[in-house]
Amino acid sequence: MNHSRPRTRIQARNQDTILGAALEVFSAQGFRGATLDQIAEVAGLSKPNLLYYFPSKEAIHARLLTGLLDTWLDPLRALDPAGEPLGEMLAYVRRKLDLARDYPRESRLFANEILQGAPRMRAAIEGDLKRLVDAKCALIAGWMEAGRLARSDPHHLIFSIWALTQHYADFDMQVRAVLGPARDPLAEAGPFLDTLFRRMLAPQAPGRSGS
Amino acid sequence: MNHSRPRTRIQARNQDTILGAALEVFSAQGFRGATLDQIAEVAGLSKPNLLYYFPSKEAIHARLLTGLLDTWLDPLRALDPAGEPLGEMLAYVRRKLDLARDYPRESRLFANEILQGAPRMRAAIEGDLKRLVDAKCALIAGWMEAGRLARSDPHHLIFSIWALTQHYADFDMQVRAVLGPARDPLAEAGPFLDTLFRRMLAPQAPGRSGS
DNA sequence: GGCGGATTTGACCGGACGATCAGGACCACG
DNA sequence: CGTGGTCCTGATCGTCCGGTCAAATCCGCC
Repeated sequence: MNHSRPRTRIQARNQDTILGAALEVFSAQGFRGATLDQIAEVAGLSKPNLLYYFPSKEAIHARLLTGLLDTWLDPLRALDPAGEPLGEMLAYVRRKLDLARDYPRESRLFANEILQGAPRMRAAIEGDLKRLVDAKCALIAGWMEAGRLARSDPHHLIFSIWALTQHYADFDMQVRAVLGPARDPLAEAGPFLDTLFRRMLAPQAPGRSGS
Repeated sequence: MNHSRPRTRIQARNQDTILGAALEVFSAQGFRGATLDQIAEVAGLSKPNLLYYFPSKEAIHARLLTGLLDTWLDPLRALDPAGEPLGEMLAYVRRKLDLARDYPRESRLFANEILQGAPRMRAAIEGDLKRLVDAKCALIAGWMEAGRLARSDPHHLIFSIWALTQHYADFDMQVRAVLGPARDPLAEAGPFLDTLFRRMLAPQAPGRSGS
């Protein structure tokens, strides 16, 4: 009965299958819009079988969310105080954009949750997330103080990185519709964001400019 | 029976009331998550009365969406070919941010719709929106060609403006949680975005730099 | 004040959905 | 080959929800 520690091989396989299907459906339809029947359909299992492995729809959703935040914050954690400031920031943008490209469903699941006011993540956001962001903002502020990055508000700087990278996952449909079928949004976003944050963050003195 | 052209005073009042309540509920819960009972509750009307003024839940939602796109695109339309390029772009950012501040529910309604793949707006996005964006991108490209704006991809530039401004409405909960209760996200966003786009867009040659 | 359409509502319908349960199939192990 | 636990499912329950309807109420107008 212990669902958090799969014991048998079948349990491990089916729980993974269910979580995968649930991610697919929840990210596309939102919590309320998703139904157990759809998830069961995608998973190739019967609805009662889903509820054999998870106690409720809510529980499946909760499991997805808790697994999510860590993955989502890893790139920020990797910001290295010992590194070269501009390079570190651009690498962070790069990693965040890679996440948006490789895990768009996770991004949309997260976006759905925040949009609804984060009823099931509030604690994590006000706790772990805020602490980590505050710490990294202090680091960034230090870099700016030392003249190694152009000055701006570190918190809003981080928001801007989140907004710009996640936009390509969350608003994928709009981006593709506007760009047309011939262009690859995620491929173009890399150089664009590199340029943007280079201009935003490069210290004032030197005369470098990326084309 | 003609609901699109309210004739009596009562019709006008109640339709407005319903649309206001529906905006409140749809933007907070998404289409599937919202119920007619909730909307009726907020509107202070009975559920059957809602359906006296609108033929279905779908119809209420559709009406909100069609009214939305125009408002949402007005700031972009106002981009003036005869104006000073950098000033025009910064004014556009400002207007878009004002929209996010004054109409966060509309922004979230829109975000919800796009997140789900825009099942009810696809046509408008691939039509009107794409055309307008393409036209304005040509204008911006011209400015860049003339050396009056720093070079970058105009489409992605517009995406970045959308992403950065709407982020403050759509992810409001997260932004506030991270900044803490003492700070005003929308007030700080103005100067921040002004700085960001100034650095991003200011032409290379001249020696002006905003503080 | 009373007539006719506009407005409002309580009661209800049918389908969808999350969840339960009893029982059957499967499988590891002796 | 039997036994006990794991795994799976058809049938079903109770609730919610969008939508309908007949009847009551309201309101402008003569």
